Amino acid sequence: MHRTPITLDDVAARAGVSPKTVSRVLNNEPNVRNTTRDAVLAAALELGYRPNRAARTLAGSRSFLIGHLHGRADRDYILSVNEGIHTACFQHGYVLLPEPLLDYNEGFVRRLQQFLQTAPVDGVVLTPPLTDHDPLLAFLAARNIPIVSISPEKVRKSIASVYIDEKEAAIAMTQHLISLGHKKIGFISGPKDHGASHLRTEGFYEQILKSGLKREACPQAQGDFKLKSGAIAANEMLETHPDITAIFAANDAMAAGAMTSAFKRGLSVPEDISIAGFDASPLGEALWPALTTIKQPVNRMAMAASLWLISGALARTEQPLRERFDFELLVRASTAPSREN
Amino acid sequence: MHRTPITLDDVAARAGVSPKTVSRVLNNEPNVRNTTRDAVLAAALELGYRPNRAARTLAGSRSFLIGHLHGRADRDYILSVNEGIHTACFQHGYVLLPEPLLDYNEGFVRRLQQFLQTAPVDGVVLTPPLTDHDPLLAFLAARNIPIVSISPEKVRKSIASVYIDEKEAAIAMTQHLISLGHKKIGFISGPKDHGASHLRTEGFYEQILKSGLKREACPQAQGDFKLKSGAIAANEMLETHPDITAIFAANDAMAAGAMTSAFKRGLSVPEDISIAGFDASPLGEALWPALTTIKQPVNRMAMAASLWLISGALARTEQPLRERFDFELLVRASTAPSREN
DNA sequence: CTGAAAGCGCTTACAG
DNA sequence: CTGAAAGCGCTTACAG
Repeated sequence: MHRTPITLDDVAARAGVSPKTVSRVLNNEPNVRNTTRDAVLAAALELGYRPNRAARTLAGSRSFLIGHLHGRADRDYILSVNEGIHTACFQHGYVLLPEPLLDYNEGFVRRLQQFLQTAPVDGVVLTPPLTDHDPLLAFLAARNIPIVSISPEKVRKSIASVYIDEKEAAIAMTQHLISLGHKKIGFISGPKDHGASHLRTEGFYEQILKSGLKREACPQAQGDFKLKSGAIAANEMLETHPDITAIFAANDAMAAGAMTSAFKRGLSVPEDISIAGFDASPLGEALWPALTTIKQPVNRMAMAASLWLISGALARTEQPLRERFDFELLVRASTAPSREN
Repeated sequence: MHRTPITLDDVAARAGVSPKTVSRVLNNEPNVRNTTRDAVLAAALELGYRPNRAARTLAGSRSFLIGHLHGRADRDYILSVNEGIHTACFQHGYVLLPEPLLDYNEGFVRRLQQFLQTAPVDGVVLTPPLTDHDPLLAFLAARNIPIVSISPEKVRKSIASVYIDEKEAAIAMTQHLISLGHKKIGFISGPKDHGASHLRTEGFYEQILKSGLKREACPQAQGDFKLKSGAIAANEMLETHPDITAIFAANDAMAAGAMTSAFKRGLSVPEDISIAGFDASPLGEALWPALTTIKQPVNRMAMAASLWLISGALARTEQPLRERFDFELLVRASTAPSREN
């Protein structure tokens, strides 16, 4: 497995210093003369030295492991987050450990305990819905495990997080539709208990009213983020409000369902009706026409979250770290000027 | 992080034996008296002992790490494989490391080298398309890294693999459609260079001929496994062969595309036309009507693959391990008796 | 069948 | 600013 097992001692010998000094340089500790530091770095580079993670873990207090605890979420989303964390870890000699925590009740404690025992992570990234699982947060806090949440539903004073402004994003999409001349727009909302879904709904109606459109002309239907619920919601909506010229769904899957219903009713997209989603899922990209949607920089958000963990920034600050990321309005083929124009 | 850092020495003291004996028991080594073994096991259990992975790795020759090298494949598939490997690892104190290898050319060597240096895995699970990436296989073989491939396109004499009989699965689906009275069935095949796609096509036409149906009545169109290609293929097919009553696509995404085209043409599914897919993707389940498809036991296949790695079965045998898994025909709402019946 | 000694490759105190 | 010693918790030879 190891071709040339170069150790820290080899580097020390090569650089003409003690092992301890090499260790200092590698860990960016202070109190090393610059010339010494350079000599060590040069020696390490020449030898192609790579620190042994197991040895560092055993001797020290870090494991160089970052966990991603996730529940039952969109699988593409989970994988995207994994990729972002992985990128950050890879660059810093850390390793990503994805850990599904599907039992939200009793089982999660035993499972988490076993996970932490075989893999004592230096920190965890949390994604919804685990970002808002109070017993889990308490469990981690009790063990002093650093946490960064991605897009938590509720803001918690003590937990670092990265997020986008969901409401502003919904407003941007609504404005996009309005600027295309749409005046009667249906909205398909997500699950009631989903915080982001709430904010999206809020943003939609806020912009509708702000633009002087009539609220009654813009029906709302409730979905559950799944494709089928979007199809059903759109179908009912087109039945009761046949004059709507656009539908905005709170996620891509429901938008895809809405598209299906439009097709079934003989409507063309976007000629007869514009359809917009939210989340920039691969599904929305694969659709035909491709879905206009909102894109979160999931990768960059996940990278930022894990970098806080890796750099120890989290441990250093008193006030909880928090960073807002910009969303992106992806205008694709599923939205076009209103047929009423 | 550690609440009660119970060590092997603690267990030894409690059981009244030497640390070496505890080590023997934990590693299932021979030459331990049964009473001794039981005493050690009891002591370990009472103390809630968990071996320290870092220490075992540093002292021994195992890392307790299993890698999943994957390329650009269906993301749901990747995640399902991860889950299967994770389950097996979790039960045996191993850890899963997913490693995306997206650069199939020069870059993969450097990347893989860095990966193996920070994470010297005890073995890797390969999924398509990496299962058939010769330079990668050579690289791994040169370093004596145990490999298990899941559904490789080509069977390689020296590499262990798990798979399903793709051709038989296609035959089963074809027979399902024929038994519903369909006599004119279109087939949408996958990418030319995809081995499994070939086998599915082969199975389809073999069963068509075997059942006495006319080959000319069963058009074939080429897709690329993406939704849009299925939509285009189906659209052309319905143009040139308006009398077909069923479409069988070589994967779910293309079947979803075909469904879209059917809707756009005012056809009902399954009343006017039956549509079948392959792979049991979440997309196919979400569709409305839900897609009849072929399900591979991806989870079990991934578990089996990683267990070979974990148990060391791979190192012990001379002849390459190989196991065929049974597929499942999932009859859902998208297929029904032919309208010609 | 069992154990005492040495060592894996680092970091932690501690000393200077 | 730098280093010598001890130790992290296991497994590897080796001995008996």
